[in-house]
Amino acid sequence: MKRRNTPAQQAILAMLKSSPSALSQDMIEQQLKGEADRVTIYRVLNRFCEDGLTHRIVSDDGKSYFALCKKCEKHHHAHDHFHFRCVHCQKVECLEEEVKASLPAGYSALNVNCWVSGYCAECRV
Amino acid sequence: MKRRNTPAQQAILAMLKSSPSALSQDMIEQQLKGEADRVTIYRVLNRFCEDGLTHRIVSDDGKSYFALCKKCEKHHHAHDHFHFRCVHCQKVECLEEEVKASLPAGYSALNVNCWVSGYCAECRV
DNA sequence: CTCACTAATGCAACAATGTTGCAATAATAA
DNA sequence: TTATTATTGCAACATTGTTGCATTAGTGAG
Repeated sequence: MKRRNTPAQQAILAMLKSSPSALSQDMIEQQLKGEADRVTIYRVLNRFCEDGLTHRIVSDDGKSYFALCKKCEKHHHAHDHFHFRCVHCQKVECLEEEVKASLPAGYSALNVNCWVSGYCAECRV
Repeated sequence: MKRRNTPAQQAILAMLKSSPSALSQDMIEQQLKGEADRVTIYRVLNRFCEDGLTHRIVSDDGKSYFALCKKCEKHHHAHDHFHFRCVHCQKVECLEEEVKASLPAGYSALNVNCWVSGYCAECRV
């Protein structure tokens, strides 16, 4: 199945590229201001994940965030780093530090999803 | 506000105490088989969290899981350990290992939510 | 450039998780 | 036994996300 280059995809990709933080569907919808349907945004984001362009991180606020991670573009989809969510400004960032968890014997890991939430430097009290 | 001791709360607390893994609302509802309403289960679980009896962990399957953690009963609510979810049998476990993430300067952490999903020893292929 | 093919879109409807308002019920203390 | 009010059950709602289907519009071939 060949991909086509549509305005919605271009816009969303551009947003992800220029954003310093990971974005959720509702953030993208807000910024697009009716340029694309809610469902289209979800479908575009899922397609980006399928194609390995972005990775999805599920936050403890119940939403999925999407990011083009630098590391993921080099290696094959290595998003085993920590993520930070500011409870005040809602910013979501990929942290540098790698997650290193040791599992009990016989267990195998498919996916890692690690979050720290709190106040970022700008929002701290 | 004084708490009252109701059958629903007793049943849910007993389930959590006897369960080796963390439980979600739907798991509890299934096991209770109509003994308590869906909403009641949510309210009981939230109350347990407010009272520091349980801690809530939000999984990357989009659901909240609740556990009475041994460590949490001693210290004040230390649930900064890794959690494991088996993608096959759905079991959710608290792992021993503590999460150690270093944040950028000026950041402060309120909450940590770390998941590894994959196959547990029983379900591994 | 035109056309055919079909990926991508928009809309409506749905599913799952979770919360809130409100009247009825039932723990608890007096 | 009774009064107080925490707790419950039901209905309704909110949010996040997906699916079906008809329509639109990229894209490559001629």
